[in-house]
Order: sequence, then C-alpha cells, then structure tokens
Amino acid sequence: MSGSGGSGTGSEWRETLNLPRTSFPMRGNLAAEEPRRLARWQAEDAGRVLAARRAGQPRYVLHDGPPYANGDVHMGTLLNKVLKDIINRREVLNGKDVQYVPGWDTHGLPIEMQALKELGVGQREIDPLELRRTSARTAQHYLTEMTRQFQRLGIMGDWEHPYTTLDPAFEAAELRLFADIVQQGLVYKDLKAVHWCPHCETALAEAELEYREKTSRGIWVAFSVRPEDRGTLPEGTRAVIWTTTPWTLPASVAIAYNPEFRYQVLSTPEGLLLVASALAETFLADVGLSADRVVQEVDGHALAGVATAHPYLGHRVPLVPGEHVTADQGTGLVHTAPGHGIEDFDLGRAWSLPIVQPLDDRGRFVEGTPKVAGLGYQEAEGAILAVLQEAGALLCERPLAHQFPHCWRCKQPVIFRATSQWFFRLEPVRQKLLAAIPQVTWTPAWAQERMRLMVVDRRDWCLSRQRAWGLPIPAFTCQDCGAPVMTADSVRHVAALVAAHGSNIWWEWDVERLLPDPPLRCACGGSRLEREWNVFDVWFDSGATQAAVLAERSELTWPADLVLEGGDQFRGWFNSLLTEGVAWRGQAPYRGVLTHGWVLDGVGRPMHKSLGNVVDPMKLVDRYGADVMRLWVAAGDFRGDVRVSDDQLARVAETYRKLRNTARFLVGNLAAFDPGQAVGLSDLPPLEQWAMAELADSLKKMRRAYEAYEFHVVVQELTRLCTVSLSTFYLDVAKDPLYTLAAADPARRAVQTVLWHALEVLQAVLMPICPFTAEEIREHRGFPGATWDVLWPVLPVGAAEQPGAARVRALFPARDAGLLALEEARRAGLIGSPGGADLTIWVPEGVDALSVAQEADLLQTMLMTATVAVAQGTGAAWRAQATASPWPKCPRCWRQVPALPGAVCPRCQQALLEASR
RNA sequence: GGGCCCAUAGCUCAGGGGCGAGAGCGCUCGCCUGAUAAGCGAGAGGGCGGUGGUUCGAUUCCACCUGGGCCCA
Repeated sequence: MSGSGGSGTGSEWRETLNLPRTSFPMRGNLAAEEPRRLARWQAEDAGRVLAARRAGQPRYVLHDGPPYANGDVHMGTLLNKVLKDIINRREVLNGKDVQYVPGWDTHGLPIEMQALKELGVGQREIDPLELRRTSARTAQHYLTEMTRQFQRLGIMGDWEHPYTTLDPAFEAAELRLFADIVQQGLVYKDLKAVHWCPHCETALAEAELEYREKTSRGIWVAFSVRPEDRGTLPEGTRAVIWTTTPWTLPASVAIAYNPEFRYQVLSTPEGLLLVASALAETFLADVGLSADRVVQEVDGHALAGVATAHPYLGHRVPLVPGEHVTADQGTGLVHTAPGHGIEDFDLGRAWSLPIVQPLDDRGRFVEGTPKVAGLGYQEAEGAILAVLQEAGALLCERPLAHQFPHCWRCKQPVIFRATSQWFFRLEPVRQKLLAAIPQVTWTPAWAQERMRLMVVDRRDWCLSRQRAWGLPIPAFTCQDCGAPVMTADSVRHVAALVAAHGSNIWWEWDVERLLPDPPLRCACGGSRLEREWNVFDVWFDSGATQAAVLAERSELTWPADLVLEGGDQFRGWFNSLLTEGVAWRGQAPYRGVLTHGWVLDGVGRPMHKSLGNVVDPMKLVDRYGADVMRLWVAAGDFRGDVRVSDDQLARVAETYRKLRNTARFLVGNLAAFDPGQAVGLSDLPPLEQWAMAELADSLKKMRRAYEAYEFHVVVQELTRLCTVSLSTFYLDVAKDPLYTLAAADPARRAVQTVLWHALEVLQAVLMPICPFTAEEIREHRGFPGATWDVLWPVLPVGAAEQPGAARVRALFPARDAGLLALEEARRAGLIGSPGGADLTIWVPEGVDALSVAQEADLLQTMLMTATVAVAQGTGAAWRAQATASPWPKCPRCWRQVPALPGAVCPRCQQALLEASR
C-alpha cells in the first residue's frame, strides 16, 4: 500500500488541506482478511463476551434446523445459515440476548450409505455395530467440515456445543419423549403397505421418495367372470384391467370399480369384454381391437357381487367398489393387490380382503409362489406375461413412460409392500395440530394455509426403518405369541440406559440387560422376549430437537422464537416439530416460522450433478469473500427462489464496493472527529439538515424492512442512501468544506456531524449482513468494545423535521436543470468540472424568482459551480445555461472566485490563518 | 394429475386501479484527477409472462393459460 505518495502535482497548498486520512483499505481483500478477523474473534472469545454483555436482556432463540451431516455446505445451506445469522445479528442490534445452538442430523440412510461406500461393502456383509461406528465417524467428519465452513461464513453460534442427534443425551431425551407418546397410546404396530426399496432393503417415508421418469410395461388383462358370480352380466364376459405393475398380479385379490361409472360389455374378437363406458373407445384403440356392438351397458352399482377368477392362479377375485377408481386412463376396472398398494391396502381393509405379500426384503418372490418363486420382481414380469399369454388373458402389452417413485438414495424404483411397522397415530392429535397452527406467526402469510393442508390430509406416520444407523425403537417381541411388547416404562428404562451408555447397547448387550425390572410381560402371559431391529425415521429425530435441545438447554427457550428453513420443510421439519411438540406439550414448539425458496442456477434450473450446474459456495467465498456472498443472500428476495450466476455475483460485488468505499470516505473524513464536537441539529446549515432528514428517513425504511425480514429492501435502501443521497450528491458537495475549511470551522464540523451519523447508520445496518466489513469499519474508526456489540443507531430527535431539508428539496428541480446545462457546456468544450462554470437559472412561470434568488448561494453549493444567477423565465420548465467562468482559480481550494490572480482566495486565507493559530 | 408459490429493464429489486412505469448496478458517451483498481454528469435499455373479464380506465383486481420452483400422487 505504500509508494503512492508522489503521484500528485505537488501543489504547495495540498499540505494545508484536511484531506481524508485512513488506514481503511479501498479493496477488502476479503478472502485473506476475513479469516484473520475470524481468528481474532475466536481468540477474543467474542461470542462469550457478547453473551456476557447481554446477560439479563430479553432472550432471542432461533432454533436451528439440523442439516444432514453427509457432505459439504451447498448453496442452499449457505442461504439458510446466512439468513439465520442475519436475523440473529439483527436481534443483537435490538439489544437481545441471542442464543443460537447449531445442530446436525446425524442418523439415517444417507450417512449409512456414505459409510457403506467408504467401507466398500453391502449392508448384509457387515456387522451392524461396525456400520454404526463408521456411520458415526462419517457424520462426525462432515460435522467438523461443515462447522469450519459455517464459521468461515461468519455465522455466529455456539459452535463448541452444537446439538447432534447421535449424542447419547439427545438420544435419551428423544426416547423419553417417545415414551410420553407411547403412554398416550399414539404408537401402534401394524401391517401396512409402505414404500419399500428392495435395493436398500428398507421402508421409505414419503420424504425419502423422488418422482422420476420410468418406463413400465402397461398390460391389459382379461379376468373371466365366474359363471356362478356373474350377476346380470352375459355368460363368458371377461373384466379387463390395466396395470403398469405386472409383478403385482400374483398378489391380485380383487378388482375395483367405480359405482358412479357406467360399464359396457363389448363384443370383440377377444370375446365379451367389460370396461367403463367412458373409456371404452380409448381402450379399444389402445389394444387395437374393434367392437361390433355393445352387448350390454350397466350401472356401476350393478357390478356388486360379481366375481372373476384369477387368470392363472384361478382363485376367486371379486369386484369391489372403490371411489379412487378414475376415468383418466385404464379401463375403469383396477386390479387390486392390498399387499402392494396404499389405496389397494385401504380397500383391502375395508372389504376384508386377504393381504397377499409374496416378496421378500430384497424384492424376490418367496418359495411357494407359483411360476415366479425365487425371481426378482422385475425379472418375474416376463414369466408372468408368458403365463398370461398362455392362459389367453393378455390382451395387449405396451410400454408406458410415467412419473414413478424412486428411492432418494439409490435412485432405484421402489415397490409397495405390506410389512409390519411402527406407527404414530395422527388422528387423536390432528385437531390439536390444526388448533396450534394459527397460533404461530407464518411468514410469508400463505405458509399458514400450506401447513394446514399438510396436516389435514396427513396419514399415520410410519416411524420404523429396518436399518442399522439410527436410534433403536426399543420394542420387544414375545417369543411365545410373536406380539410386539413395548410400554412407556420399558421405553424409559432403555432411555436411562442409553443416556449412560449410548444407543449401541441395543446391539451390544444381552436382551436381559435391556429389559426393565420388574420384568415386562406380553399380554399372552409370555415373558420370553427378544428385541426388535427397527430404528426411528430420522424425521422423528429432527422433530425431537424441541424436546432434546430447546427444552433441555438452560440457555434456550421452549417454544423457540423462530424456525427458518426451505419450503420443503413443511412436510419435513416444520411438520415433525409441530407433531411431536403438540403431542408432547400441546402447543407448537415455535412462535414463528419463516421459509425461503431454493437456490437455482442463473437460468432458473435447480442444481443437479447431472446438469453440471452445481456451484460450490466455499469456492465462491474464496473468490468473493464471505461478506459478498452474504450480501448476495441479503440482496435476493428469498421468499421465492433465488438465482446465482457470475453476472449476479459481479453485480453484488459492485454493490459491496460501493458500500465499502462510502464507508471508507466517511471514516477518512472523521479521522480526527470526536462526537463531542458535533453541531446541534438546529444549528446545522440547510444541506446538513437535509442530509440528516435523509438518514432518518432511510433508517426508518431499513428498520421496517428488517422487521419484515425483507433484507433485499434493506440492501436496496442502503445502496440508494449511499449512492443517490450521499455519494452522488451530499458527499460530493461536502468535499469543499471538509478539505478546505479550517479543521474546527463550524461549517466543517456541521458536515462531520452528518458524516458521523451516516457512518453510525452504515456500520450498524451493515452489521447483520456484512459483519466482517462492519467490524473492519469499527477497527479503522479506532473504536474499542466487544465485537458485534453494536446497537441499532439512534439519530437526534427531530432529525427528519428540520426546516433546511424542505429548502433543499425545493431546489432540486433547479439543480436538475443546472446539471443539464453543465453537461451541455461540457459537451461544447466550454467547461470541464462544474467549478469552472457560471450558471444562470431561469425560474418557470408561476414560481417566485425572488425567493429562489435568495437561495442562490445554496444552489451554488449544491451545483458546485463558480456562481449561480437566478432570473425569471418563461414557460413551465426550469431552464439553465452555463458559461465558462472568467474568475481566476484559487490555487488552494480550486474554486473560481473573485480574487487576485495567483493568490489564494479570502476564504482560504482565513482558513490558513486559523490553522496557524 | 393435485396443492402451494413465483413471473416489472441485461442483473437484483421498488411500486401501485389513472400524472409520459422507477432505483441501484451493468452498458454507451463525456468530465474530474485532493475518495483514484475511486469520484461526477448525461444517455440508451421495459407496452410490467400471455389471453380474456371487472372498470370510464389495469402493469396494479378476478379467471384461465404458459413458463419456472417446491410438495405430493
């Protein structure tokens, strides 16, 4: 930074000026400087210092939603954590005792898969305990990585003591919460059709599904109506079903029809076929048949009691009414396998149909399944089609591309499978959930309705997963009758053991040591119990944070003031927190919910590895600095989706530089200023009163924007203040008095008073968004004090209402006309800078020229010209003309004023005189 | 396919039933050289996604559509 000294022209008067002095560098060099500042904060233990200073103040708790500890920070995480930090720091400005405990989701499939990948083995080839240890290490590894990355972003929080779902204390608290829920009778075990991933060998929650394009075999199959169960249908009629999952046919036990539809018996080359009337035409076209006539048309209700025979297994397959049968596609007759579909399962329940479920965990047909035993469900399709063909039941096969659920981890298509699972019964708490929702402040407001809809149609929650990496559901099975055995007390007993020894004991210990005393007994009287091997859905872990973190930690509060996550969490964390919080304590564990959208690429696409458009936030931090990235976060309207692109970041970096340079100019011109030298509001000249009014107005807008979480409005307003009000106008005008007047001249002190308040505003408003830069400003001002311990600035009372402000505002039309005239003269080569121009301004008709003429000096200051003359003009517009000023230029202040050539102007003489005293 | 959300200049955003639709940045041209990898001035860029409707009048209200996003099926 040295060596720039000799570049000036070496004017002898330069030394007598009060030019800005500052060590504040123009360029931030953020990539190098921010880590240094960070290290200092850590060394000074800034967080603790701040907490100590705020002790006793109202507390503010933003409850951190746990990110998954299975990778590096991505743009979405950056957006989320920076928004949280901006809110926390804003509360610091409000004087609150802000407590932020970051957390991690450490259990679950993604981490387990990562661990398996690291070990290079499959799930079946490894001891669960070893897998658990590796998973824990994996989680710990990413947790450490992510902590470093979050800290680099300047996120403040208790990074020494984050919460993690694998912490035994957390696990124990979660189990105690679970015990309370068990005690309320909300937990049951039942057979249920669930999404099942045969590859990962586990049940999947809805949140773990991805809908992707898949090509399936669509087949039309004719089921012969049994003569003895044909109702009014003609002899020999066959009911036609359409399905895209031929492998479910071995489990077919019914055909659903819609009683509201009408159905036709068509006479075709394939014989008499029964389909819905509305779909008959498309059906014939699809399978390439023609019908010579409609033999019969019946009301859907008339199909009651009709039954068919399974095309190759031969068993009775009755027709049952189902409202879910639609007329969009197919035949209006839906083959039903309760073991393999959620709606099918429900229908099966309603009609007491058998639940046939011939697939094992890996998706293979079990021994004894006719024709397909031992085959994987996909490879079995060929065999099934062949058998159908042979039986003459296969009318047509045609591939169909459609959206189909896939496992979020292995990306394989999932199947539906009836399995025995643990459930959280929603019905008893649904009304309480719905009542709790309006008690929460939702931002944006539509979020409330979205949450309500989510709760209204939510089904019972499948809590169990057949995996190793998770918190065990501490249930036992009776060895005598096979019934599940679990009581609130038995859960609490395990909770106590887990608190002391960690959840690995579920795998390590003999079952006897896990059982409570007095011993647990099955309802059948049996006392021989074995443990089960289910772990909790990770969403249950995350919903337990309110109990295991908010309620357990003394520095936090239950409910939290705010939770803030992406919109995907309506079904995720917002939901699990609400459900468990309401079940546990009858109310929502948060007072407010704020949501943000997704980070998309420059053209609005989500970031996908396959698209190659994923950007690494930490690389951007290395390039632009954390404060620029934080400014990017703040500058976007996060209520919708936000985009990132190089162009955008270049714009943001530009904005950052403007803010930084404005701060630098202010700091430099306040080098020797003490607030004690400030000039009182009413003693300020008009321009300074105007500037104070601008500050007050701007500050009010920014405060409101902060309160509404509209940070992009804060950034816009702050930028507008710095560019439009300050840099372009006021600061430019202020240079003359700042540089050329005597240091203690009241007019100069008046300017500094404004600059001082402006800097207070800039520094404070910037702090939540760009904390590194705000801190840098403090350092270069030479301020002592605890890091971050800044409060929202307070301007002198009445700053917005001083009379000078209106006087200045009234002159802006004249200024605009003057600027145009100056530009014209400049283009004509008459002048260079405005200081070399004499300006005449003509006042429009209807405006009193005399009163404007009285402001000629003020106008001259505002336009920085040599002189301003005011005259009455004609027409409705302000007009002006600039000419080259004949006055000599003062060698010190460069103003062209009446003075002896070659000598400094009288004002400068006065300033020099005062300086020499 | 369903629910919810978004759509204003190249970028990020204001605005609001009617003065020729605004700001910052970027861009073009020019000035300054005592904020200098800075500062100042002036320009050129939008019929406010589309189509209907309500209204004397809509970018602003309503409906539908299109495109995009999230969540579900």
